[in-house]
Amino acid sequence: MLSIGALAKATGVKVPTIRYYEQQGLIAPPVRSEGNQRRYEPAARERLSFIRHARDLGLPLEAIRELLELSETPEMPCVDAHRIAGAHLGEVRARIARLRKLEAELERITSACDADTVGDCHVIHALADHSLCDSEH
Amino acid sequence: MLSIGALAKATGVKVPTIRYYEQQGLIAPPVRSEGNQRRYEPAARERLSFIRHARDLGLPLEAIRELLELSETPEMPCVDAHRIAGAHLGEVRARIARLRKLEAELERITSACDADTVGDCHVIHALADHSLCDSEH
DNA sequence: CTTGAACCTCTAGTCGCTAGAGCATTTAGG
DNA sequence: CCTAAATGCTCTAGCGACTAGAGGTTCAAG
Repeated sequence: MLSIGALAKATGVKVPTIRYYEQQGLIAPPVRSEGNQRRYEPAARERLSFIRHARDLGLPLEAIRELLELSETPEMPCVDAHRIAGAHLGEVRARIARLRKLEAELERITSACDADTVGDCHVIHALADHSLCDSEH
Repeated sequence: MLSIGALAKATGVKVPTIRYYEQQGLIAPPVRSEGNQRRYEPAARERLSFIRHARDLGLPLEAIRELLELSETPEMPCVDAHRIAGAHLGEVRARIARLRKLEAELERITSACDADTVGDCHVIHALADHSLCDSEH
């Protein structure tokens, strides 16, 4: 049986975050000690590691909740798990595409200024005037 | 003099967002009509467009606040503006780098599964077991 | 048995809005 | 001039995923 601190250390998830996950129903409320402190069975470590890893990959808690439910019934077909992961991959790609546009625009804006004062600064002007932009955003 | 709705239409910033910006001190409280409605001078359009554009580029409101303050004193040197934009560019690049790692990992995970059921599903297993990953994240 | 670290609950704050309730005002048509 | 619709007002709460802090209790080592 692990204390919440030991579980935190074992999984890399912070103590308040574990309590938050419990409150959100992602992990079951564990048994308590006589003094009302949480005591986790070793299996809790795996579930929490799963959550942590999925979070590291950027999955929202709602998607993780679905994946956890799926993983509890191993005989279910796993197309749903693929759908969730695939949808997330799509979102990640969309975010990358958008950020690359921003990167290009910021690069252009910041490199085009050789002024000394704010009055002539290209950065300030480019922000004030959208028509100076290369692409839509 | 523009109503808040007209200002919203002219800048593409939604009405509640304009009020929010006022509350946050990014735009000055405008004069009011007899019936207590906001009435904006044409100059407000430019300031709001500036904010909108900077937001589109992903700058946080705090950075925008600084840039707005800078732009009010045109004789100031503009190195600060460059610093702000440059820092943001750095953050954008960092986010891109991180997302690309996630993309690669998700790609690997989702393409490596040819199972039918959750019990054998590579997606589920890869999430449960970090050691199956290629890189750190 | 004492002490200090770890634990408990609860509330509020982060960011940048967005939604909704319950009213008041403005504006265009008749 | 009157009415109805559109627009405006303030205030509060909610989103996601935590994080911080207050104020108190329990545990484990020495």
